Amino acid sequence: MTKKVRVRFAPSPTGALHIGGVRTALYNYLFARQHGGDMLLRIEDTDSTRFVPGAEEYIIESLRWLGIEIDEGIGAWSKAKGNNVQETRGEHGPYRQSERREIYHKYVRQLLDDGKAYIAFDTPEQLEQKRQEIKNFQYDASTRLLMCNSLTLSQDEVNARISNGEQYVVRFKVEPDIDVHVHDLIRGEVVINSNIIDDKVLYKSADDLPTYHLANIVDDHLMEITHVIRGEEWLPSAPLHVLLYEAFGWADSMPEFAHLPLLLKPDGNGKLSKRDGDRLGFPVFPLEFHNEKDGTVSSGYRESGYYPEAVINFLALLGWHATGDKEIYSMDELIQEFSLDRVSKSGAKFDFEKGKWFNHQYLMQKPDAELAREFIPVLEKHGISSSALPQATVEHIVGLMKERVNFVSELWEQCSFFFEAPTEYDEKSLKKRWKEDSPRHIGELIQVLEGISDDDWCRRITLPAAEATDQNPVPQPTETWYIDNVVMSWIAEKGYGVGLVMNAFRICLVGAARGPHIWEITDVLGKQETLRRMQTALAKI
RNA sequence: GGUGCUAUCGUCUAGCGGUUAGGACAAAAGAUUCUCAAUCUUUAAACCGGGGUUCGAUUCCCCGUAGCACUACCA
Repeated sequence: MTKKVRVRFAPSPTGALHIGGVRTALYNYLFARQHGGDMLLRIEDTDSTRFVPGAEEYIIESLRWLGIEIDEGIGAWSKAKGNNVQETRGEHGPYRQSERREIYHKYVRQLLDDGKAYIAFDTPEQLEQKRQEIKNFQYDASTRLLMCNSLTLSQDEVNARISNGEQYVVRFKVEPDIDVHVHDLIRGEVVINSNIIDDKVLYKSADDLPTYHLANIVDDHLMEITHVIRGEEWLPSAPLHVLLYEAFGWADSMPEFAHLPLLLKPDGNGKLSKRDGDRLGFPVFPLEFHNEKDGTVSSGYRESGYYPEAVINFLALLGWHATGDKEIYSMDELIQEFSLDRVSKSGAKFDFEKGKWFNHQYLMQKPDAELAREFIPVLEKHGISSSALPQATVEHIVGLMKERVNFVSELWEQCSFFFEAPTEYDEKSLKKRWKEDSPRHIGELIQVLEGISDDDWCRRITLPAAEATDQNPVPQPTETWYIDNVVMSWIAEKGYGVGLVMNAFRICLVGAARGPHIWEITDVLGKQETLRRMQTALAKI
């Protein structure tokens, strides 16, 4: 029987959760769900100096917003249970490494007793000096006997120093010249010689905490993690981790590794960083984050108007792709189709343009009622009272406009004219569309429109099919507005240019040459407002 | 410097020895429309270089080059 799949997302609470970290969490989640396994969240806070207040809560809130469920560990929750209460769940706790000191003590002791690790007293200054003295200095089998540690000091001396309160670290004793094989689910077999691995610090007495390497291996083992899916930056230390599993005697239950390609800067070179977002004007964090430690504010996808489904979809495809041409995936579809062996090996430049397109796709799928609910606060911000405005009207307007925006927030600039009469007229549009005859046309059109009764204003009619022609052998009856029929007949009768009149008309109502179909606009504005805007335009232009 | 990973249109990618090298984003053009957008159609756009292996390499191997990562008492 194969073991139940268990994966973990193990971020450090050192700031906002980077979008690359979000993708790592997503891939872990997809993998876990697909295999009916567990997704754990563990907080790796072994560096007390880098702790940022609020970061843990931020991570939890981000995952929840994105719909990445946590089965076990910190902030466990699930969509099905509607569980929005922050809680820690599971039998393998605590899930915060800073709370697992006692556990790590035991395993550090074990390594020491087995002669697989040793105590070192070299101060950071001394190490720095060695690095100056010896080119390419590395604390390893070739140098450890030159250093100040339990290999070179007598047992009594070591004990004396420790009881004197001298600070020390525990280093892993890496055996020289062994080819270490790491099996990676994405990259295949990676072989690294142990000579290039240094005697890593596993534990520091200064804060009584292990380093990442020790804590990670111990926790993954104790928490019965079967698959370690993490960023490529960990690949170079994977051999060290293999050696640690072996040193502990856990080689048989060692998890599988999968090292994900990195997210790169959209332009230039290098890893995507926080500053790139500021520089290029797109978020690199899921949620807005106020860093209490350095006082910075980072923008988030949520606050920028992205839908979590769009972010998930976009991120999933940045480094993974199924065989076909499908682009739009729901979370459930991703769970179905995701596979680690289809994760690409090379880093992906983070091109946020496509992210906008994804958001556009999801926005268009949303029901009008939902978009209207999102839009109403925006309207209120612009001083449009929602109480004065029927919900149905907002829904109708949103329905007309949604295919032309990427974000709900863009709706206002696209359709403010529905709610407010234009106060100024777009210069470009005037130049192109407002001609010498326009005032006269509008003046006449006012009279034509005044002749239409309130009842007829919004009425739709069906025009009988036209005569069959070669181009159109089977003409269909067309549905149109009554008002359209009246105005078109008038234009035809007068022999005016349709475009000339209609564009001038549009400028009166919208203030520019854009927007949905003109009769949709008159329909919403109503007769009174339409005529009023025409009069205003005649006076102002 | 050392070690490792990687390499297809501008970007994300499909391809797993024989293809007109496919799709999407972005770009351009056209159709449509009263305008703008959407939509539809079309166009332009790529196998890093050199050696092998092979009847045949984008694909497999080696070298080079480039990019990236790691090289802390950070993760």
